[in-house]
Amino acid sequence: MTQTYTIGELGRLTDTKVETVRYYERIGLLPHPPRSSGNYRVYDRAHLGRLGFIRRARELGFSLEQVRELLELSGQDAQPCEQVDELVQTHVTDIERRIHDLQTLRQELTQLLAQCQHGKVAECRIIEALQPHVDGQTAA
Amino acid sequence: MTQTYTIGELGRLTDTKVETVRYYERIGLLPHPPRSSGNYRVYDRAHLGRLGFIRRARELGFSLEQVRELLELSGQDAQPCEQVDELVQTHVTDIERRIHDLQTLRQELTQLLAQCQHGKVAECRIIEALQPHVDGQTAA
DNA sequence: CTTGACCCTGTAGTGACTACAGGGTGGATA
DNA sequence: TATCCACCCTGTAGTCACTACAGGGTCAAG
Repeated sequence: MTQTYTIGELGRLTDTKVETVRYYERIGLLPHPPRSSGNYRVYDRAHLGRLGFIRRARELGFSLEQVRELLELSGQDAQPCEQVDELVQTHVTDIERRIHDLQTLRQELTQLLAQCQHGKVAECRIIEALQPHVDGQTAA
Repeated sequence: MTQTYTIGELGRLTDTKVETVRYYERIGLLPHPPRSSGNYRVYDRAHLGRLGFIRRARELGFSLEQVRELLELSGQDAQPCEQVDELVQTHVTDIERRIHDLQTLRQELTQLLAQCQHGKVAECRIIEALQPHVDGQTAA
């Protein structure tokens, strides 16, 4: 009655490429499953759950190292979830920094675009803005 | 009178690691410079300018492939700067998509954090949210 | 008994660097 | 002149999270 899955089925159920499932096993995120007589990997519902967890965490932008920690923490039912909180908070802060950086970038580029007169490359403000301001001096 | 630089000087002037300068040469972004009697790379102001251009474009988030195109375009003084515009516009669109994705992510995570009751891991909403909804059915 | 979909291992590629290991060069100092 | 040290050289491998083969084996259907 305990349902089993091939690697392909597991992949389909979790939207994961077969190669990726094997990769997770190689790096120790998924346990080595038992093998069939034909040397096929045989997964059960626990594997399916664990892989689902990994994939969901990845969708939320956690690194595999963070996923590893989350998996570790998720097993410690009796512990306070402080560390979980902290990990997620760190991740949010990181995301906010990235958003901010991208917004700065976007503004710089938008300004460049606005300055473009749609003339020849020679007088293009964009190209110009990329040229470093190398002055004429022959410094020692 | 034509000033020259060692790779280290070039690196300092453009805030680039020496290894990175050599890397750019290896992938053909920077030309092979002449060598000194002791086999040291000897750079001139043109190299400095080109590397400065590359670094500035990288700061603006362009990929090395895009930088390659920009360098190519920047040499065609007589051409209209339409292609430059287009490349930058594509990049802005890409950045906007990334900002949007990150904002979505941020909201999801913030909601998770807000739901956390700061209790035990067993009843943690965050861990729970990561658990896939595997139902009890034994589907064929 | 053959086809075709699936599975296996192992290796190498992606982007943009970064980090060695193991050596050579060049200028200043003792 | 010897030695020191900062710098330079080449070549290779590591990072992250996969992805893409090559070259084979397995299994169920027709």
